[in-house]
Amino acid sequence: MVKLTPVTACDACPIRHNAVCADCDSQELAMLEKAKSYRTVPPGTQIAAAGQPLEHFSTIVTGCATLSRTLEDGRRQTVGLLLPSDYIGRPGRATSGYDVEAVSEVTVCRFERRTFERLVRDTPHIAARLLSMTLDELDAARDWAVVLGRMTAREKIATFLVSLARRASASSGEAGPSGAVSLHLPLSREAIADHLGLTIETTSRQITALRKDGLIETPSARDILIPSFERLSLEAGEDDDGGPIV
Amino acid sequence: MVKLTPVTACDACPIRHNAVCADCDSQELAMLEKAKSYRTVPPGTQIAAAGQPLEHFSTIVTGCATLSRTLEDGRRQTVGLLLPSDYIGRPGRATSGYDVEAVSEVTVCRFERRTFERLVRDTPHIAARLLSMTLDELDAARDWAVVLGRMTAREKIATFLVSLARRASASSGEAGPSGAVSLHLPLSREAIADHLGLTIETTSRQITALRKDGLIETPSARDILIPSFERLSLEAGEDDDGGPIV
DNA sequence: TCGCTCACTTGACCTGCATCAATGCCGGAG
DNA sequence: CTCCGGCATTGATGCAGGTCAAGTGAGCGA
Repeated sequence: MVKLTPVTACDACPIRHNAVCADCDSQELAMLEKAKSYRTVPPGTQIAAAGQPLEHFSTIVTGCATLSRTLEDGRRQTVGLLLPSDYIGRPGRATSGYDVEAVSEVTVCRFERRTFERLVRDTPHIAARLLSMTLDELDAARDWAVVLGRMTAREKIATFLVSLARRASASSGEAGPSGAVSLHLPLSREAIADHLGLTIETTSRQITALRKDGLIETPSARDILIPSFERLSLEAGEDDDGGPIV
Repeated sequence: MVKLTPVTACDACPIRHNAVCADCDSQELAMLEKAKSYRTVPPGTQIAAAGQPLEHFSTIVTGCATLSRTLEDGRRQTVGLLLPSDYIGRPGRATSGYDVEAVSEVTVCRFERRTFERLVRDTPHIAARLLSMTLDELDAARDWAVVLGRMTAREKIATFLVSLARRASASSGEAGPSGAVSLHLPLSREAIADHLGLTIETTSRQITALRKDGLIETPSARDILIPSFERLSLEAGEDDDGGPIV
């Protein structure tokens, strides 16, 4: 079930300049090389469970995972979408606060928890980068609260698509997206609904509505074409700074 | 409008062991003493505005403030409640991402931004504590997403009251609250509604409903008596770990 | 090729919360 | 004490999105 992944040199790593190791020099990188290991899991794998021990600190190298919590009556809320360079695990804590599930094939680069905690303590470049990434995550989580608390279903869907497009273009190093953008959805309708605080049905209906209004095209259920990124952004309630969400 | 506050020795500071300085030794504290200044503002003061420059890193010493964002059509969402020991400002960024408003008289202990960034860089105890606090804030923000995305109005109100009670008892060093608990609300109905993603009217109605069901008593609009903390927790959907929220 | 499964879509209906509109209440100024 | 203004409560009504239920269509194994 778990595929072994050949060890990759950090220099060749696709997230070399975005992950927690981004600011490391070659000497620090050598330490990481020794301690790291890769792991690849198929879609649907539960990587961590809320309240359960989590003995590794992992960084997503490729693929997509969700961070979620389920209430005992079955209501589920996804609180974060994990894409390449995002991390899983909380230094200083031995259990996971959330469920983490791979939604596509996911490869992570991971460290044994104690090892990583030592690295954070002894390597200022890592500690500083981790702080910076955590502050970004905090802003993203707070931005998402605005979406969940105050937006309509239509705005939620539009915001979700816009932010996915932003992240896709950011990870391929482009400037902000504009004009026509095409997008592959890593998430099922159900996972999107859980992320947006909606039901599957409402999610589906709003995607249909956006299509009928010409704001998106849907070559297949998992592929979205945005003819005008600017027009969709408006629908998302683009306001102040055009700041990133998700 | 802004009251000058006499400088307090860190040793006598009410948040000495909870704030970003918690892990500092006496030598580090001496550096902080030299760089810090206090400021006290009346209720209603805007401490920071989204998108505007924010040239200080501040820690709440006493009082309560809200962290919020307003959409251009007036919808507002409060994304965080700032209580003593919580910080305002983001190291490494010169503008505030959110509005910060004092909801009661607030006293902050603050540092000029560049000075604080230097302190973070050069003082591992501060950097580590800041990371730890930020990770806690991130968990709180994600927990709140579950409230906003998946809970009913009644559950939201109950959760809010329960988490306020938890924070009050935590700050006075007690174990978790139990039995009868009395609570002063720092927030108006409108501010509560903004925090919970509800309207004023729904907020008021649900508080009335909880009173009619005997789960709370309301000696005045701003004071809540919880006869049985356990019973209210159940109403809040207490599940897994009884983990803290807000 | 057939038919099964599973994800998605669509329809009909219902309900929880928003909206609109008074009314009540407390605290401060005169 | 009385008036006033802002906050809070309560009532009446509407609608966005949830719920329940029935298709639809693409992928896949037999």
